[in-house]
Amino acid sequence: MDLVRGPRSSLNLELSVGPGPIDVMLHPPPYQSEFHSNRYSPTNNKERNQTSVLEAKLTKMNEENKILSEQLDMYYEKYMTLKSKIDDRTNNCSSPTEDQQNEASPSKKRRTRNDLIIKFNNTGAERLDEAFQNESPPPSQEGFKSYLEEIKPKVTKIVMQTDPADSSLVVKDGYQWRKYGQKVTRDNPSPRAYFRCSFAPSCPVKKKVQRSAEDKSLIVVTYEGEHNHGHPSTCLSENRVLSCYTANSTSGSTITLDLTQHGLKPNMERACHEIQNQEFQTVLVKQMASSLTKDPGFTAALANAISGKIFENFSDVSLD
DNA sequence: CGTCTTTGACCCGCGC
DNA sequence: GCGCGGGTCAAAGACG
Repeated sequence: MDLVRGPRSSLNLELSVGPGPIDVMLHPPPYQSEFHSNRYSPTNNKERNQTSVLEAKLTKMNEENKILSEQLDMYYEKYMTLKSKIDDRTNNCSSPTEDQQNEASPSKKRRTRNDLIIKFNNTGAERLDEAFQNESPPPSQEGFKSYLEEIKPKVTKIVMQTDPADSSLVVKDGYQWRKYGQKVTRDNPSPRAYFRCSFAPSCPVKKKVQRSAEDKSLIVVTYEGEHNHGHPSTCLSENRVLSCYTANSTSGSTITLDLTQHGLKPNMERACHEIQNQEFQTVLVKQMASSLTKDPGFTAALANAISGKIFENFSDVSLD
């Protein structure tokens, strides 16, 4: 789960961030090794001056890169420290016994009740989170353990803004769904619709769609399981996603937290599950990429770094 | 005609 | 054991 940084050695772009040397980017300098080789011999003073200017810029960029790398290392260390603390806490608080592991089959009712919440953004999600938390009492330690043991399929809840006048429970998320049931539940006068993914016959994913009891303009979509096929459409949704919270995922590396331990604040719980949630990670990466690419300084620096890398590689090849 | 939606019946787990 | 409630099935109808 190295979201913050991937393998450090392979992802070192040596970026130069700051006032972008766009002229350098547009007219990339000769690769660095060439400055120190005998093969590079400027023929006049003008070229010599340009070379020294470029060399100075390169030196400055290298210094900036060094500073940024050190800062990155510092943040990475802090991240790893926090991560190890979370892992320690996880191992201490949630080590189910063999009997507990051999408990009876999962109860779907309890699974739904113990859904965890991830705050997706701040636009309206806060209110929903509060409503959802008030609805569900804080899970006891036993309840949370059994919750962790019981659930198998990935459960994701999404709240969408729709027209309250529109009574249909159709949510366009790009996948193809087949409705197989509808039921009026006790806690909500609005009917709950049950859908199965019909894009692939063997796809195990189901979804439940129901209007929020508190706000009719909101539709709560609960996805269970993971698609065993690609996304049939690049269109994610025509509706506005207000918030997203998810329950535990399938097998694999999971973070287990004892929510009854008071030392762990709800924000921390949320943060841990945010990190754990693969979909959230994808969205986060997209948002980061989007905000970074909007920054002209970053794009210039990135282009500069990439061009520098290309020339460096070219240098290595040509010297070989 | 094939696919999808509707809807009542049925199944199953849970609490009492 | 019984009732309740959520989830699923499947027949019938609608629709393109």
